Amino acid sequence: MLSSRFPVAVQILIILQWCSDDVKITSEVIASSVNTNPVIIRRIMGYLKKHDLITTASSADGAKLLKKADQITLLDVYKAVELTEANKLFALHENTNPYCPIGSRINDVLELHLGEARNALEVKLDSITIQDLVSEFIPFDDFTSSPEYKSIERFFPNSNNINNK
Amino acid sequence: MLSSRFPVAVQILIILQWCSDDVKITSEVIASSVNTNPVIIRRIMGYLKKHDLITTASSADGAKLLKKADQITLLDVYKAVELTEANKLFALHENTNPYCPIGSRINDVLELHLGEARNALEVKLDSITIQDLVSEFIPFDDFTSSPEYKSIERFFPNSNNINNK
DNA sequence: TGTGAGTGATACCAAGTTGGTTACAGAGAA
DNA sequence: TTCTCTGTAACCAACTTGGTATCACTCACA
Repeated sequence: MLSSRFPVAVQILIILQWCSDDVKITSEVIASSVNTNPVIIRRIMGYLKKHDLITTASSADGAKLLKKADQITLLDVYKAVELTEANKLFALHENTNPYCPIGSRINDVLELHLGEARNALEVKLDSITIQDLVSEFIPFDDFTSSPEYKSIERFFPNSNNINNK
Repeated sequence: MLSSRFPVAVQILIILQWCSDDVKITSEVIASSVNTNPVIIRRIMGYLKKHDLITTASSADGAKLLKKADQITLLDVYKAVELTEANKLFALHENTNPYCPIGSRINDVLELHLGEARNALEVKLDSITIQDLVSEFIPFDDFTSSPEYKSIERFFPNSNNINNK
């Protein structure tokens, strides 16, 4: 099973797009939504930043998307946070027997076919944008005009208070 | 990155199909081809056995396929050795903030779309059979009639001798 | 011109997974 | 009975992962 970095990275981008531009989104606010530590969020935002998907601000303004949400696909995000060399999906066994007719060629054969499978995954990921996902949530304006809404701190409360562990 | 259990399992099945029926294939022979420890092979063969893909013999005869090679797809193998609950591919972050409009629904939304991506992967894996892969190697009979061939031990030598670490 | 908020980076931790190894009881063919 | 091989258990070291604490630095703003 793959790590949760990718799903969390997607959630970060969704929040950045979902909130209106004048809301300051810090790592703490996002951590509250994910229910984890702000450092975890900053780590992942570091990867997103390195791949020119977002900007961050050291004191005010908070983080922003660097591209339009319908121009960021899940594949972009996947590649940004998948840390293995060349985003490998399947780990082949190294140093197979060079004297065995199967062992000596198995990795070439597997790389070809498992590469096709991985490509099918990536094509699908590339067809889904952050905007597609955002549109499946209640619009920010609808939410902030609802009776429950008081402030951004209200609906992104400190994660410590809701940790149901 | 996913573990190498799956690629190794595929190699095991390829060897079983590739060798002629009268060759006794033990975990040690396969370990030699993969260049690992026989116990690793037995562990993985245990999963393949549990999913009715192979049989093993405790003293003679060695292991055999339980289905025709063109009836075993890579998806069958993947599902047999992928040990996470329901063969999950992406690990979602648990206990997201139930009071946040994004956090409270993110996992439902991600499950839907990442499920589609995973499905694309699995459809591809399901289109490739063990027989497809076996046909990309030199036929067993051609190999055993070649000048280099002396015995099964000869071309599956003990892995210790060739470990180039 | 300070001050406070937030980032980025480091260091550390516990838990889980993985590939590898040794050991040994049991099955079963010869 | 003996020999081979399996299946399983018990370890182990290395690595990854999510989490936590700490701190220097940046920068808006009062």
